[in-house]
Amino acid sequence: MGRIDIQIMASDAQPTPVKQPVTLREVAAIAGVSVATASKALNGQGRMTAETRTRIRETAQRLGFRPNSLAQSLLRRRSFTVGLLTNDTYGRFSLPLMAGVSDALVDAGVSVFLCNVEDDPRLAQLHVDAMLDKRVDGIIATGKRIDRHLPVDLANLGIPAIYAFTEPDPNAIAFVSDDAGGARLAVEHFCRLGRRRIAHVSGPASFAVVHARAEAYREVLAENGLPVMEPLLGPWSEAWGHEAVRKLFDGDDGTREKPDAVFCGNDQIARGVIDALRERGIGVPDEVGVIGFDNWQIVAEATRPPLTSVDMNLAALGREAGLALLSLVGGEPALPGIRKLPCRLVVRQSCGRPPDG
Amino acid sequence: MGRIDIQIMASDAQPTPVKQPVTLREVAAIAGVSVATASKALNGQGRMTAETRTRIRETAQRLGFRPNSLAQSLLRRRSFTVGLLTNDTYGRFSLPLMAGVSDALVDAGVSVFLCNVEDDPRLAQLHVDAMLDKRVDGIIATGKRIDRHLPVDLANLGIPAIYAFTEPDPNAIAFVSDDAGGARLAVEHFCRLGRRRIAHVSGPASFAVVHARAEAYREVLAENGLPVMEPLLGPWSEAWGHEAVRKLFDGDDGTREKPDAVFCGNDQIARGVIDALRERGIGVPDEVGVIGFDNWQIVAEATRPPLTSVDMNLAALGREAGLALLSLVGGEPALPGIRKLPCRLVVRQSCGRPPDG
DNA sequence: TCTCCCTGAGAAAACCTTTTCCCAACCGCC
DNA sequence: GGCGGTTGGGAAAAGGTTTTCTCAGGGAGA
Repeated sequence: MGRIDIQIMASDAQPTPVKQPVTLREVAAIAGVSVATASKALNGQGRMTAETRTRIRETAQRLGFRPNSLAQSLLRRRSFTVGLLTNDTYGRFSLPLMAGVSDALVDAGVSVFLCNVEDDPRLAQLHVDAMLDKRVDGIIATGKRIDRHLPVDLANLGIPAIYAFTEPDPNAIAFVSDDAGGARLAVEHFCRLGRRRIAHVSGPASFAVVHARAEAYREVLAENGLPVMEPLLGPWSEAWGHEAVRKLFDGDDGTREKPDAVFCGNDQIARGVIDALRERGIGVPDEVGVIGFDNWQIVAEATRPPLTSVDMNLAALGREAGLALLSLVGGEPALPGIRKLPCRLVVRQSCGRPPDG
Repeated sequence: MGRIDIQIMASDAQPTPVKQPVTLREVAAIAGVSVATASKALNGQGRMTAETRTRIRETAQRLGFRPNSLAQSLLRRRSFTVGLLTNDTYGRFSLPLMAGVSDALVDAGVSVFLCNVEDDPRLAQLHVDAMLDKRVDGIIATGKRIDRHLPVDLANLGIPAIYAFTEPDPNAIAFVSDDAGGARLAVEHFCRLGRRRIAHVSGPASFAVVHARAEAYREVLAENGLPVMEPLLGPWSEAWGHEAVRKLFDGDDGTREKPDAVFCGNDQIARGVIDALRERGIGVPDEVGVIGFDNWQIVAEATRPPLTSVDMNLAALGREAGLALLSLVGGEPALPGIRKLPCRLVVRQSCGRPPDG
């Protein structure tokens, strides 16, 4: 794509001048001590009179001295930066996750490099090389699918790697959502509400989470002695929600019992299901309860009625991943393996109140 | 929030060992030359026999040598990193923008620090201080609103700053979308299609873009000799789209002419408008055309019919911001001011075909 | 008064790379 | 053989900080 036309409204002022940061050497010279003493004064190390220490500190303060992190990193062999790889350009999943990572690390003084690798191996390698050159302390890999690998190998980089919401290398540490647990939350909630015929409309069979959730769905129904209806699989779209309702509720024989609850694989499908039910004059939640997945707030709150949905706690997942990387970087040992974080059910109005409530 | 329960599935393998990167000194020693010669060999500088150069290069290759970017940065007084500040946790606007920034910079070897500052001045200052310590070459500020300032002052940091899709400091360089131009695209498109009574349903009056778009709407109608209907302002929600349709189409006197087109302030409102029209049996686009704003793909493609919408070209905006920062960092002068980037109309099926088509 | 120890602070090395300057050897030419 | 020029390569400083080692001076005890 070429450059695009730009309409400029120039102001008449000058841009900010670029000034050189003040160095420890200057602070030391002005305070009348050596750089060694100045360094120790500012870091609370070494021995010196209290007067000397405060004089140096005040000088540094007055000059606005900030230690050069590059020099410190060089010496300490630790850059206090990490790389965050993602292929989720759209960001519905990765942005909360990234925010969680950033939150967990900023207080430790660690900054996060954002690496958008798309699904392009060349781009991914470019970013990984840049991270290696910049001597990041570790790497977090994240993606838009829990069962797909990023297009790059992070196994033998010589620095710790953590996977979050993406397919890990073997022997790596990974954090993922507990999709089966999340599905259990939803279906058990329906059971508690007294729903007896609970359907499941989900995404494509090529997604691992679809099977994990469907399996949990079957288990919970079996545990509660309820009939299992074979899950309907299709695209992750509103349109599929509409079509699924057609399949479930427009049965031509008329004799088949209709569902009184639909557990959907994501919020878009749920949105389609709710709209399709309303168009048929079927009351939600009175006649049919609906629960979605992802708790995509802007969608869940726009459905009529607002959608109950399973939240994968992605920000918390990002935070855990950040903390785990931190401890790995700190040299603490950690067992490889996959950590599943629990989901939570966000109850709104599409699933109905308990019978006793 | 406390730590959450984690279900672990440990594997039995060992985590990857951490190995020290190889330095130029080691390469030089093994190749039997001095570090100076090794450096020059790898950078194509200096004079030496071709044999020496290739021997050094092969040694470096074999050892997997990667120059330490921290040391280079220290020397060059340039870190090849920039900070990207955002307060858009949700990311609908900032993620495409960030991807654009990253794209523009990665090829120049510049990496991007992601700083999620929420709307918290303390957090923002924390991140800015970290960026200063890490000696970023520049800062890009971005947000979720074009008319709100980030909770931190970037004016006298001593490094270049660029604003993208957020309110700039005076005398700064900023890139924003041309909202008036975008609105013109939409309304002029309706005019070309022969629509005569074009309504405008937009967001809250507290948003600057609402006024910019409404003004352009009025201008285009005036230029085309069409009646101006006072824009309806409300929240940025589907529900408001429904209510606006009620106001526009359920007029009690029955004599008032109904709109044959609705230009909406965002895609969620447009979605509400389309749904409400369908519920009234009003055909879209045959009887009423609808155009949205933001081109939020997942919403625009899920409306029935798919929504024509104004795209703000946020990825391109991010790319321009990245390139501008790069040239500023390179020392090239640039006039302060606000650069407006054109929007583009993404035509789907909600606005109708031209009369002759 | 001499020695020992402690205090306060500085010198210098280290981290890793780039770049400028310098030097030794060699060549050809007169 | 002396000389200027070229060629191949090295020494050292620079960038900013931390840390270890060293040292001068002073007080106290013998």
